[in-house]
Amino acid sequence: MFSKACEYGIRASIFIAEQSVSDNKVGLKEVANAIDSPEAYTSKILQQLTRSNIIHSEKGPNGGYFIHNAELDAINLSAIVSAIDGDDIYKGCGLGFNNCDANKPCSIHYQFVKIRDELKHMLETTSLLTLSEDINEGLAFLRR
Amino acid sequence: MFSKACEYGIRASIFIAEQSVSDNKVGLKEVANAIDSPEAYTSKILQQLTRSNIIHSEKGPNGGYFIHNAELDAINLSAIVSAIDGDDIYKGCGLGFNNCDANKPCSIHYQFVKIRDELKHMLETTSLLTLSEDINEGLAFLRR
DNA sequence: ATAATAGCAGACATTTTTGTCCACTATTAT
DNA sequence: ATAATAGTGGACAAAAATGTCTGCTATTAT
Repeated sequence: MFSKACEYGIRASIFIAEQSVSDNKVGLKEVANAIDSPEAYTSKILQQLTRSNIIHSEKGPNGGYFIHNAELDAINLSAIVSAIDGDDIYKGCGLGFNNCDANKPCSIHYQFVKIRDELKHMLETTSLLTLSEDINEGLAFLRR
Repeated sequence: MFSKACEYGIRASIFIAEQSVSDNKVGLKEVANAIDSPEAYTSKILQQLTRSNIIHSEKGPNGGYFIHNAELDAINLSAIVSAIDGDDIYKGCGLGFNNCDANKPCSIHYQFVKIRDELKHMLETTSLLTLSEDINEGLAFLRR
């Protein structure tokens, strides 16, 4: 469904969100350990999220990644997914055509669009705030 | 969503289904041309579908690929997808964990399972017969 | 029997995704 | 100022997905 990079990106964002609630900045090592991901690769993904202004970073000692508390409930999964995987998952054709639409639909167009729209809606209505609360309350987990 | 191989596999199956309705066997070249896919790669995918007993093949002159007419409405998309992509799309975790379930859910487990189940249901209830009818009636297309 | 057709199997090549390494810059504490 | 910390950027490496080629086997028509 999502690329590996995107999966790491979502996990990392949730962890950083959860830490940001208590105003903690977290370092790369800490993130990679918390979400069980390869450190150097995770670094690349955090850079993408930083450039997309979803998370923020500070260099130097006591530096690290964080999210502005005020933005926590405005950041939803769709922002993270499109920052990393682009919007193929919202716009793409189920059979891989790049010019499939209602005017000239592929064989599974309507069936597919329905699912895709539901996925889109889910991603757009699930915020980092909610997800980080689940983590805090022990209702969900970011590593195994 | 699906791999490229799977997209080709679905398109090819629909084309072969549509031709099988009029008892036509179709050769590799014909399939690749009909669905606008690389010939040699398509060959590999048709072999997978043949081994999975979804489509059938006959060698020699007048040979080619075909589907038994009686099976047409029993073959649904889910069989094709799992033959090529496996069942990750039905069972896999949205965040890539391989032991995520209701007992120890990842952060997006419930949201994700809902979408995944709808996708599964869609794939299980969409048959090659229906899809090939759409093609025959000019309601849908297999290439651009 | 032989030639032509058509799918099969395995090796190979290319591209994309995933993952690593290292030198560099910015920041902070001393 | 300097040393230690922490993110950045670019080059590189490994693995997986996509795509190609070539020779083989099975079938049919003549």
